[in-house]
Amino acid sequence: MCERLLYVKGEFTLDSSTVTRRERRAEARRTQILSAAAAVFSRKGYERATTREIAAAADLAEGTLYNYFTNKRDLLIGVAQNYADEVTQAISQSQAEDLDGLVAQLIANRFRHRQERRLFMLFMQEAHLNQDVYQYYVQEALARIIHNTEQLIEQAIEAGKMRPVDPGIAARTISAAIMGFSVMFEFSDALWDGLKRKDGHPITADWLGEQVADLFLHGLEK
Amino acid sequence: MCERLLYVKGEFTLDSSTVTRRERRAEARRTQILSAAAAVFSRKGYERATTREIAAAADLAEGTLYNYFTNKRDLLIGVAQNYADEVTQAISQSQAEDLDGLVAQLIANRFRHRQERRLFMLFMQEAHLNQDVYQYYVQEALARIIHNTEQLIEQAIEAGKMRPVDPGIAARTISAAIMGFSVMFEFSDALWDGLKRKDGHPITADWLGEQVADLFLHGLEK
Amino acid sequence: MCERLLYVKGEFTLDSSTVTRRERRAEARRTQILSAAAAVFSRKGYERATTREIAAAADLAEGTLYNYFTNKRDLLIGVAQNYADEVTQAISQSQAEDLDGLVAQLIANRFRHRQERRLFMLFMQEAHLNQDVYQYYVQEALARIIHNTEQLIEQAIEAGKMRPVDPGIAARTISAAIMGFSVMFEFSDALWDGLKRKDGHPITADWLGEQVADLFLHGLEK
Amino acid sequence: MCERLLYVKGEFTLDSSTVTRRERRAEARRTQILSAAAAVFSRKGYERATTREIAAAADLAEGTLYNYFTNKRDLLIGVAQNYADEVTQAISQSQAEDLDGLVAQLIANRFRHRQERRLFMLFMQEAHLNQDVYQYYVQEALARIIHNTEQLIEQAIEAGKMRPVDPGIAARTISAAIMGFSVMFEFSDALWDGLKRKDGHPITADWLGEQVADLFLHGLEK
DNA sequence: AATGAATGAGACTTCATTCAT
DNA sequence: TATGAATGAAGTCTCATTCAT
Repeated sequence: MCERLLYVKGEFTLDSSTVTRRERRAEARRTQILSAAAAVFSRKGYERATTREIAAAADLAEGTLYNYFTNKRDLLIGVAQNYADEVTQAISQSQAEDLDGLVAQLIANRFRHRQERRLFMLFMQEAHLNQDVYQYYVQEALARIIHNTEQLIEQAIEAGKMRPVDPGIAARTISAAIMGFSVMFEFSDALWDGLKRKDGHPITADWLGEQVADLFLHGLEK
Repeated sequence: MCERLLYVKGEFTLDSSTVTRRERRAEARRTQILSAAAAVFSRKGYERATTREIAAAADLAEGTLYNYFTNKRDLLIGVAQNYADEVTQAISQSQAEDLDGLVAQLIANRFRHRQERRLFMLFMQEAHLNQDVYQYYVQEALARIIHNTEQLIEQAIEAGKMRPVDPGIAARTISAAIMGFSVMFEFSDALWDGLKRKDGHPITADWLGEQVADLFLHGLEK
Repeated sequence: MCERLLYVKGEFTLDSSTVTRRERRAEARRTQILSAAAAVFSRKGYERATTREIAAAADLAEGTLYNYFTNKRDLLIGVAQNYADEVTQAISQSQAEDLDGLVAQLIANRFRHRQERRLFMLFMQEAHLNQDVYQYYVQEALARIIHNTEQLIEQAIEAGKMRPVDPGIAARTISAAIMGFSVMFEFSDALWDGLKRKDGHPITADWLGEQVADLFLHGLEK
Repeated sequence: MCERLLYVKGEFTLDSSTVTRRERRAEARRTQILSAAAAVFSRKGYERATTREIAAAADLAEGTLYNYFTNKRDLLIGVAQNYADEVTQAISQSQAEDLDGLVAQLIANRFRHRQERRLFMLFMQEAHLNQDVYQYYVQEALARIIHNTEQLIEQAIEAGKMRPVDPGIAARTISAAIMGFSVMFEFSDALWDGLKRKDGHPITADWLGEQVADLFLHGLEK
């Protein structure tokens, strides 16, 4: 196998990039497959999604999937893991200056895209039936989101910006509202039809965020 | 078909009351089947539920299901319809005296049972793929719940009990939170673990309802 | 379900033959399928036999096989069980008067048909990989054959017809020879080609039986 | 292909000895692969053995197998050929002085190792479906063993050591017993359990050989 | 109307073989 | 020549639906 012997910087060496190139290729394939799987799963749900369709979406033969994932369920786990990673990363990067910004950001940042919202619902369903999805998605991602929100609220209370509500309840209520909105957004036509602004302006995401943030900050009562 | 031929009062006759009895019988069968289907669907999801399992749960043969429903999907639609009816009925009966009671009731009354929560999630998933489920569940039930909540809030505002928030936004936010909680309850272990009461008492549903109602009424801000 | 109500011998009764007929039908199907499976397995071996081919041989749809057997392996077990039953039955019925007849019968009666010989080899192969085949075929059938032969030899020794050889060894040697012959018969062309009778007569099964019996009875040595 | 260009004694040259070395190398590879294939085939059978597993056992990549053998079946033929060669060689070297030794050697020398016994059964199965296996194994090896045994018996008869039995029958009966024993050995537990020595000593291969030889030499009859 | 055996389309998965590197 | 990722044909098995009883 002489191809691997390279004369680099004055000495012969075993070209490490050979290994790396293959590894990079494999990693690219995994990503390619998971991306296709995420798309099909979010569109069809787990059971209705077929490996044939996922393979087609990834522009690969069906058998190739099984060089990277042991079975269909493993694909779902992979998607869940990927997604949990993204969420975790997004959390660690988020920074909010003031209270309004904090709540608005919480409302706005989660489940922004249709695929994310669909996957959220998918994982919720599958978590019952799959230990790994439960672990990777619910425990790692959702629990982390809630915990993170809880800490932000605690800090706000300590800083005297919020009244001393129970941070656990508050964090869970806000998270629940976000999750619920993400479900509702999927059915915009029916569930948002009745909504109208008093000032007659069209409804925008920003206005929505403001309104909800206002509600959570100041409450309903006069 | 011997049921039609009755020996009554000394002569054979085509009993006209048979039709009515048969109709009642048929209605009872439908109910029996839908109840079984709801149980199995909520436990397994639509695709994983098998007609065999539903038939077994209904204590009937598989073939019998097809005397009352044209196919498996029709069963789901039936369950959605049934459920939408129940929700509608529940709404029309609900009455709340004061503001605290209103919010607490909203929080507490929806998705109280595991099966309801699961069916909610199921319908959400299936609504994408099924026009009928969308219509019967999302449009008829969910939209009605939101609309109803909106009206209650409007009345509270008019009565001067609430500050003049946008009732549409408020109703949807509360509904979203309820939906989100119903999802969260399914994953109690992981998502409720961190929660602790300051006074050290154990967490109860009532306390939770109070806390969330307080949050929605008075807001986060000091 | 009025069809089941029969007026028999002066009273109404739940027709028990309804159950029986169905059971008979089911038993017939099992037999039909096992017969087809035995034929295909003996021709192709376990792995090369396809459920499609077995179903075709049984003149049934592929799916129907699975109403009677849980999987392909279960079919093999069924065939092995069936075969073991036959062998056991055959043993319990066999009777031999004198020593020559005994040995000749042992030689002649086992593995007479091609399918039996093939199945014997098949079970031998599969017994390594399948606990059930091992149990049903090797333990129940083969061990029983050997044990039975051992007893016949013991009786012959006690009756003074045989010299006091070890009955266990003798029974196993004869059984081994029978097994070996059954394998050889499969390759008649190559392995029997060289064989010629001194008297020029053609080779027959009877002559063969006689010769082998003579060998086992009187030995090689002068 | 850098292997062909050699820098020898001051100049680049197409080394003519390379061909020989390459041939030796290729032969070594073939042996290495066949050895691995024999091991895997004997353990799993032909169909259940995978090229992946054979390649792993040979410490090579799957693709490499196809540089030396055209397909999986060709591997089986190679193993059969190899084995037939070994048998032929073993026969030509075997020498027995007296009658007891002859029979004992026949009994003892074939199928001594588990792998040999398994391969024997494998080839028997596959010979039906594969002309080449039939030719190489059955015709070349088995027929040769029988023929060789036949000759030895003929010599013994001519030398007056054996009574004038039919040598063809005798050779085939002994061979059949050996084959049968080789099958039985695979199922030692069930088929050897009942066996006990009168003198109470444990059962050994030597004692077994003696007993069987005695049986074949002196027969059963008193 | 009730039954449940029969059906066969279609799903997931394996694996011998090819081929670019 | 060696590699192993890619391929896709083919296998087993499930399950919604039909239909004779």
